Amino acid sequence: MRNSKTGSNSLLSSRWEEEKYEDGVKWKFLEHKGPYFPPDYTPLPDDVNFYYNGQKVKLSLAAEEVALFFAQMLDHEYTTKKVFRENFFKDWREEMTEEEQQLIQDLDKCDFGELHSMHKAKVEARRNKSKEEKLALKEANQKIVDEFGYCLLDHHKERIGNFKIEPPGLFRGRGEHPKQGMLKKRIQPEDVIINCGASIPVPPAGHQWKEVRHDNTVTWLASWNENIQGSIKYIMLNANSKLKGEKDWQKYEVARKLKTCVDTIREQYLEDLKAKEMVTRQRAVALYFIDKLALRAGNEKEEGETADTVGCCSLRVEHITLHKTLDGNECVVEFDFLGKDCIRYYNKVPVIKKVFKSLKYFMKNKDPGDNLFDRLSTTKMNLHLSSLMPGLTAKVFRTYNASITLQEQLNALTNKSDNVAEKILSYNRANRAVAILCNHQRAPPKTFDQSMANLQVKIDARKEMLALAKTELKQAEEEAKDKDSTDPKQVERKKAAVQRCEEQLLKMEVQATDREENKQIALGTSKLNYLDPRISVAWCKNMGVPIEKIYNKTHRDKFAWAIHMTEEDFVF
DNA sequence: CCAAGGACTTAGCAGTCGAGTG
DNA sequence: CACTCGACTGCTAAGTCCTTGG
Repeated sequence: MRNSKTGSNSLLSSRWEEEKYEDGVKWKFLEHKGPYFPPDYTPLPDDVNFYYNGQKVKLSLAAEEVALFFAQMLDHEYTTKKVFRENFFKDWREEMTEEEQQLIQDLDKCDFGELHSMHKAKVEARRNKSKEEKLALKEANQKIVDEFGYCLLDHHKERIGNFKIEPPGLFRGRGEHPKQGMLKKRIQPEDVIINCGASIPVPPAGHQWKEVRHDNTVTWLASWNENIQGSIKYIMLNANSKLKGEKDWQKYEVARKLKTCVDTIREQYLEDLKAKEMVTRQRAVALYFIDKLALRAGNEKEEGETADTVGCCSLRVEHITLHKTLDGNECVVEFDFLGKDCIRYYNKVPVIKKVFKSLKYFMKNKDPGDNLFDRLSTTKMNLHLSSLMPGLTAKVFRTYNASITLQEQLNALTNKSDNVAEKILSYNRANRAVAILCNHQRAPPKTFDQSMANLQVKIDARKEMLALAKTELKQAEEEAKDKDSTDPKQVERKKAAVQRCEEQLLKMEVQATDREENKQIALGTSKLNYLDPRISVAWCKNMGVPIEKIYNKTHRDKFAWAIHMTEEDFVF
């Protein structure tokens, strides 16, 4: 079933260089096993009971399953939140029989203790499994991956990214999500749309697919409707697939194209700051932020459906504070808002006068809750951007600025004469600069303070050792002066000891700094999504750093296209 | 023009793994 | 050998941006 176009062209050296299909067509042949469904619910054993108002109650299967979802989360802070509890209770009651609904009216009177204990015991038991049992479990999992985890797309066997249907449970949104605690329902084959070529996957016994389609203009293999937001979930290919790789490459090529016209675009929006028309002026300021601060576009969101987060175009007056002067700078804008995933963006940025004045003007006579850019939308912004350069959208600026920053930082920080460890440290520093620009944060690791303290103890111990080594060296030197009968190599040995100690101390101190600087910064997201991998590959080649030091297996698979094609003279 | 739907990328977290260390 | 701690993987939520339809 090979496509005659690509299949016949045996001169092409690799899969990355195969010819493209006509407009919009993503594949000609697609075969897969359908998604993997989570196991059915196992009812509680007889000795594990739910109690309502102190009384033992045998719940119906459906109600029991949902009760267990809640019981499993009892250690989590979620279950103490009012919104979470209310949403859960409402959805739980809908799973109850009429009789149960009649009886169970107050969540506070529910006792999930035995369910909770059972769950904890199960987790514990899993942890304590013997090596053999763990191996058997692993093998069983591998079998599932082997069977469901791959598909055949055109002439390649490809890994599927998420071949498992998401199991039911209680929805956990990020931040103050209005829907937290709602029941995420179990998905049946009857809910699933299959997308494939001629050969149709067999549904689980006794079931049918909701629909089977053969749409080769999309890349997904299966989809279903999710009941919390009413959106569609997809089963798609892994990032290491040809389809995803090509898309990724394309993304960076668009960003590189921006490099060739970014100066003109910047001139243009600086000019637009003077515009009489409100839309134009707001657009200019917003673009200034998108470019300078790598803010996201900021689509409008439906109120009450999601947590209250914003991006550039959806900023409200309350999210910025203007300071005529601050910390010795003029015209400072103080940003404070929640962005994607409720990650706080806090920054104090000196801006040019025209931007500052425009902001003041946009804010005049507005309430804190009003939109800062009331005439602007992401659609308008992107329409404008695409007129400046084909394929240009707001997020291209993030990709462009991230990649160019990495390249500049690598050039500034690394020397060919450094050793590999130093070079890697510099790479991480460059990576960190990007992560800071893109505001990629993480929760400080739970054990952070402890592990920092541990490291400090080690450093202190090493310092003492160093002091001791130095004293011993002096002693040896004295002795060497006094009597020429002593071991002549003693001084050399002591010197070496001091040096070794100093090196180890330095290494630890560097590690401490590195860890401290990285406390709240997540490097992974930019590495995976924003940094043109060809920059890193070329840098590795130039610096003689093995690519494995920068990219792990997953990275190398995903960026196979870049590793394959990049020469050391590549410039973003 | 807008709103809704659809497809795809980007995001942080939790749990597990495995290398390094005492 | 046990322990620790960072690395990695899987998961799925939350964005972006395009298309569709009125």
